[in-house]
Amino acid sequence: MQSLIKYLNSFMPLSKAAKEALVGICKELQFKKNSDIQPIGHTCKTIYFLKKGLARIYYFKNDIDITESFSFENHLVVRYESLFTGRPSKKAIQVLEDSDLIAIDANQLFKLYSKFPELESVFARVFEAAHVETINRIESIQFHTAEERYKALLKEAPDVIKRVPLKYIASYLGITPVSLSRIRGQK
Amino acid sequence: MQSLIKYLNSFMPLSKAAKEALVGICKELQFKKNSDIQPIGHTCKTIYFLKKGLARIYYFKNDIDITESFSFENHLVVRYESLFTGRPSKKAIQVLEDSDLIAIDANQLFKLYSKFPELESVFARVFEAAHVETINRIESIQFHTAEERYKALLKEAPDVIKRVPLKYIASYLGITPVSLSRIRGQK
DNA sequence: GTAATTTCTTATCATATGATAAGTAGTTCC
DNA sequence: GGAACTACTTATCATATGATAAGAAATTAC
Repeated sequence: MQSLIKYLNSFMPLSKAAKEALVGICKELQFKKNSDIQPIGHTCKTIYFLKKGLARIYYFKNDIDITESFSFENHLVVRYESLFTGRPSKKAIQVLEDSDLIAIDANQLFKLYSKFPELESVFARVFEAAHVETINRIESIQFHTAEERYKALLKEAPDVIKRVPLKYIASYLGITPVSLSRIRGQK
Repeated sequence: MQSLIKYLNSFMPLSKAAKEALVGICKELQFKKNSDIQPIGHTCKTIYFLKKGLARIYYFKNDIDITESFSFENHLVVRYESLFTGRPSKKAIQVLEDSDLIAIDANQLFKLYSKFPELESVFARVFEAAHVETINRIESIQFHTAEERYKALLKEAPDVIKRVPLKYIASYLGITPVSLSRIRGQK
């Protein structure tokens, strides 16, 4: 649990009472490599924190598996578009390695907000940071070639290449696995 | 001011006291067509609400003018990536028609949060909705052709085509003006 | 109202990526 | 440890978009 608290503290220091209330609504979970921790069609009511391991959010577009995002240790995994709208998600969360997660029940969290406004504040900060990342991703997708995006990913998260099958990286970059192979091949 | 209140109320009803506090930190402004209301390099400390008119957020990439987004009447115009990080924005806000805006001073707003948690809540909802839009935009950019994106835009916001120069629409769609012309031309 | 400027279109050629297919390498399963 | 499966690479061909250029249309300025 300490890793989650540390993560939140980096956004905003929390009172002991708030931390304890939060811990009270968290559960620790383990998942085996390649298993879905939330299926497609399920409404997102859980905020996951990845203690150990590696996860991705994915969906199917015309029967093609598309990776929307990767999440690494000590980061959240959330399908925001479902959590914020209350609608079923078209996306699933899958772990790509044996992983340890902390699950925060979102409804219980939102109920704590009135008693602990600092919890609302800290999660607002966390979500804002995710929003900024999403905005930056648009620029990257729209105005860089696939090759530039691949190289940027290598730089930002060199781990990805070692730990994630290339086919998932390809769809994350918005290209086919064949095209990614070609980019890697030339050099 | 009524239009802003109405907008916020659609996310969450607000107490009279909160509304009054909010109105106290707002200013009404007019801008002439094509003028920048916030320049590139300025840190975003203002949340704008577009009462009348039309605006875009844009920046330069290798000397090319890129439109990041359009905003229409009764919606916010915010450079979130600057507001949330406190860093200077590489983007500017420009009105594309004579426009009336309401400017909310962000620092004053954030200070009101402790006295009026409902203001923090309602703006959290507003920002979440913007976040969801951004997530959906990624899917649109990454997995639809320029032609599909253009048609989707026509459907979503038929006004755009009438009110916005095509060159701005082209960069918003992630293509050159020449390419947009071609798409419009074929049919 | 004409000239100057800006915006949009059309054409040509170059190039990056997609689709398909076939082969190689690596992994998993019994 | 061999068979079956999955992941990755390489090759060929088709296509959408970019770059450049030139002209038409629309807008703005005087």
